[in-house]
Amino acid sequence: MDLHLKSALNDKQYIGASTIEGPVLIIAGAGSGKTRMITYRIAHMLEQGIPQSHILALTFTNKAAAEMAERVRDLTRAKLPKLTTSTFHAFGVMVLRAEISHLGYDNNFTIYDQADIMALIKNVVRELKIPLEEVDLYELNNLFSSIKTKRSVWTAETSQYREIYDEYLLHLKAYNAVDFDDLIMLPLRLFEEHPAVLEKYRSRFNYIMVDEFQDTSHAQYKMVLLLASEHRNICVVGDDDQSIYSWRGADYENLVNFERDFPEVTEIKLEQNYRSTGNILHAANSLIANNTKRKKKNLWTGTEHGRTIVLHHPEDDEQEAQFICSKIKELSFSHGLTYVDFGVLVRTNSLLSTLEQAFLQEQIPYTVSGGQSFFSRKEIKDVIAYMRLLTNPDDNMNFLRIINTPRRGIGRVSIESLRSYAKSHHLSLFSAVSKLAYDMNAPIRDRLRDTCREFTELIELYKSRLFSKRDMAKTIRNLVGDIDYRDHLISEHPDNERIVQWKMKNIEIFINMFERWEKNPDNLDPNIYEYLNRISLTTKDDNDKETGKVNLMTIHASKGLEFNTVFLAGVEDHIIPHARSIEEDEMNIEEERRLFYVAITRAQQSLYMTSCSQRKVMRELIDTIPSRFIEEIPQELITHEEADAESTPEQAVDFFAKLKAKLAT
DNA sequence: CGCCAAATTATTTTT
DNA sequence: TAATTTGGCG
Repeated sequence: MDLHLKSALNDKQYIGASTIEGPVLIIAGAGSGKTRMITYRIAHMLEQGIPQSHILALTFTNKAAAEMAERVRDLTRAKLPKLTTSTFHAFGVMVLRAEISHLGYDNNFTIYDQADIMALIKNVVRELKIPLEEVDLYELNNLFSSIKTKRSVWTAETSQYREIYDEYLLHLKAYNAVDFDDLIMLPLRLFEEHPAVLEKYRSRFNYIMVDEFQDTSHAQYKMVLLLASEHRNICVVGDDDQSIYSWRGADYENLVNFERDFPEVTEIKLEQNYRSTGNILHAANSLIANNTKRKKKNLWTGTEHGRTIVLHHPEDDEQEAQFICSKIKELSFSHGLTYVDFGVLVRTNSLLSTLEQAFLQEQIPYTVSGGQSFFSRKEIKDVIAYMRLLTNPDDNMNFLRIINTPRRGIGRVSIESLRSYAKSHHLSLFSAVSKLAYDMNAPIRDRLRDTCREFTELIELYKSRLFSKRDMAKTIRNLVGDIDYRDHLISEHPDNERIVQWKMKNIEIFINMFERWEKNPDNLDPNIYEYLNRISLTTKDDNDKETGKVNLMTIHASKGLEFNTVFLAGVEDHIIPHARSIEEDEMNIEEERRLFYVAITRAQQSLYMTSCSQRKVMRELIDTIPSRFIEEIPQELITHEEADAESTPEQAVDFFAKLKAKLAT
């Protein structure tokens, strides 16, 4: 390995990459080659003989973590199986898998996602006999999260929900389940209460790096602090202008905290932008200058002004999608771009569906990142629920999900009697069912007992198969066949053959994914617990290589990425800045602005923005007005492009002429 | 006691 | 629009 650090990096990046001992704080503006610097830094460490297993690099998204690892591997041409690059949450899972028994959980714990949590809270509310319409489950979820992570404390207003919260915690523990916040808070507790555990991870990870540091929460920062305070080899990289996760506890003040906790810090500012044209950067700088609470930065570029930013005003969201599709087709011919060069960004997931439909219709290949996860489709969740119950019999939530899916004739009343039986015997629901199946004195009907026996036998059979046989995927495939899941789907969708086909196909895709993972020779320990944990933290099939496709995503999901050409759709007031965000707190306007800033700075060469005059929201058409942020961009940088020229016959002819020419070469 | 069909309600961002 | 909940029927 021969890195040539000095010629590969600029002076500032060089300092960042080569200062591997002691604390380093890097303020890295958008597009300043931050990822490049981090990659070189890790490669450099390896070159200096630091073992890969001693390095810990933390980020916020799986995508960023995977990309970092890949780039280091490319640079070093080594496999690096022991290099830990992961998200905070995945790191938490790793710690918990090894140490959670210190806290009285079993290490086959289940991770509940937000949907699971909502369902659990709903159950608890019902159990406490509180009418459902008296509580807002979504708000309870938020409240509980901020209580757990110590972002807020009980107040006169919220303390009425304390009973629900306590009950919620008891349920989680009893089900041997953890929520996303636990993935940070429990490791933190382990580190604080079990010095031997802390020592173990401290001495293993001698070199720690945190990317997107402005998005760390206090708890996450505390975790890093505990790990690094002794060896002090800690490098954090961030940009306060790109802090877009304050709603889940991110606090860019951690940049200041870091300076306080590591006074001997080496500070570096990366201000040269290598990504965008002068115009795009100028627009971004002007916009973000409107924020009051920020570190002054002077982001500059040596490149040309480039094209102006195009602003288009379609009638409605369908025309907007149409405009984007035809622009993509047009540009891929006239500018020699391919589909991967395009990113289409939106503020909210709901804006994605109209776009998706248009892309399908226009036959433009695309992938959606973020948004509704593949794993949260109903049919997939059902299969996962079976897998979870097989691995963790205490998991009542997943038990409830599948006990009557497919229909086994266990309805509300039967479940109630199972519940009371379980409660009086201090058993989980599944254990209660297995006991009831053979308990002739239990006060239940014969039919219910028969069903219990059948269900117990089914689960026990597959449990033994799953843990004795090599081929876990095949076992799951057989299970899906055994329970006649297809018939279940048919009865759920009586006159919709297509949807049944589609859902069965999804299950097959899921099981194939599992199989590929299980049989991957690079996978050192293919065990089902790892797989289930893994998919709780990801939204996407990571085998799905996004080659040759247009990227559609939310602005949040786009952080850390870049595209030759960016389309920013729905640049309307109430969407960005989002109405609910402003409603919540006037001050949120600054975070919305940062979001807009992140979106703009994803673009390398061209930026298109669209702002509709009307938009379909749910059922009805709503009149909309352009985003106030457009006025914060110097108007000379913007060209207003009028109505859809691509649909004129002349243009069509021209388009096909170009297509022909292209095909001829 | 379970099941079906009509009624209802939900949409900010994510690990 | 689609999934989930509720009320009445078999």
